[in-house]
Amino acid sequence: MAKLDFSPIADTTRRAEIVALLRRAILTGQLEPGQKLNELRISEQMRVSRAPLREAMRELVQEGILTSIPYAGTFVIDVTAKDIIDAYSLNKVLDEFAIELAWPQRDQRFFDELDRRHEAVKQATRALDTTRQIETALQLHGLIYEWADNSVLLETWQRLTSRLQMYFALHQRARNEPVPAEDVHETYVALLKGADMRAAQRHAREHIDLDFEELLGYARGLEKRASKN
Amino acid sequence: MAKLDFSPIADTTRRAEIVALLRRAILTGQLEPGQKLNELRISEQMRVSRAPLREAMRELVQEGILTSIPYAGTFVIDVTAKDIIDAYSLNKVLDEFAIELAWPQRDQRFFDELDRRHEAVKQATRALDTTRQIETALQLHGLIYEWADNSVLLETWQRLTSRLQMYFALHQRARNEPVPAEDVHETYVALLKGADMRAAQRHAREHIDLDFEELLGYARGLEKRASKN
DNA sequence: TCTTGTTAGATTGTCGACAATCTGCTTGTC
DNA sequence: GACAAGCAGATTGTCGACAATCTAACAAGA
Repeated sequence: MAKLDFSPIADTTRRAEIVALLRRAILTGQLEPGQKLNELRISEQMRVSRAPLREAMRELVQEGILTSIPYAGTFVIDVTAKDIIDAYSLNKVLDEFAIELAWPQRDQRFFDELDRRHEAVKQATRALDTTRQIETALQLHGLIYEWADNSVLLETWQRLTSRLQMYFALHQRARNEPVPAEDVHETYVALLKGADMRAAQRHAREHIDLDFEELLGYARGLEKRASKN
Repeated sequence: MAKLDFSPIADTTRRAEIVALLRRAILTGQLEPGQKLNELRISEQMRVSRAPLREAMRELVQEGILTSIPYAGTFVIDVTAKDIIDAYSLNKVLDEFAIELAWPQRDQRFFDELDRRHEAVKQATRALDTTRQIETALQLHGLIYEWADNSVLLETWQRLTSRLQMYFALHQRARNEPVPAEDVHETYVALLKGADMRAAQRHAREHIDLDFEELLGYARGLEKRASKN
């Protein structure tokens, strides 16, 4: 018996593809917060019937990036400053926990993967591909969750990540400057390779606070705009 | 203008009702882990078409209590010992965080609600209604999350709660003894009313460990049964 | 006997049409 | 002009039927 292990083949339902398409559109900000999703229009554009589209939308509602009001419609979630604050403060707590769990699990594969993902971030940064930069940075960040070996924690983080990615994308869209070219993850990666777990946890916390400051500025702008309506 | 605030009227879509029915069936253990949900059979029993049923099932898949394999079917999630351990260890972390956030928010309404929910648990216990006892105990537990004023945290806990409720129900079903009549929440409630936040956090952690021991016994049984297949 | 190909039945995925509900406009009344 | 009633169009919710896929039983061949 050959020891080759195959990866599961791709889901080939329309529903799964629609979910992927919609999620991407939302997380990259192509669909704006609060925007209504017209079922007929979207199903025609995608050349599918409304049934799989609606099922896909139900999934994204549960995923927390769409919201649905019976007989009124399904909308991209609104983003408030408080949402961003809430997501970030929870993220801090989860990060600390994930590092604690992942710490004794670190092995060569972990370090290799860490470098690989770090490299992906740097490459996206050099290419000035902001969307990909956000994606890869979150994937780098997610490594500790994958190594924590706690399925519920991983699932929770993936849900949270969706929102964070959306927030960052909106933030990037709002300010039309290029992204910072410097590498903010160098220290983080080094600490995860080191021997001082507490230091890694502390840095994760502070590192988050850094990006957080930027996002908060954007969030405050949102609040102002909202209050005018 | 009268200051009366109305609660939202009930969702009147079949989909919402189906979700509630199915969730209840799963969380009370009427639908067993691993069991397949036959769409045609269920839709006929409920006298609805498959469309709203399928949408409801997609929601529950995202909610984490169903799992779906394309063209094969949708199944109640399997429960392994590790799942229970994972859920509990995350719950500990979230509890600590929730208490920290809720602590300064405690007001008279909080204390009243605390007593009310505590009373509901005691009543269910006296009535030997195990299902309701689990429900009310989790609702009592959820109060700190509602007062923490962090929407993402609350949402996360509600997802986690679904599973915990399912685990407890399975546990109760497995052992055919009546539930303990003593009140294990007395100290918890008292500490939440007190002034020592750290003590409350510590107790939440230990209190969880208590129930956890019981559940683990059940989980180990599951593992043994699974290994025989 | 084991493997492979075939087929029938059951089940899931998708479609197009109809029913229920909402929204905004128009009309009529005061 | 203000306001309520009612109508028309658009959109969401639901249905029944068909297509795609899987499963299991059976047959054929090595």
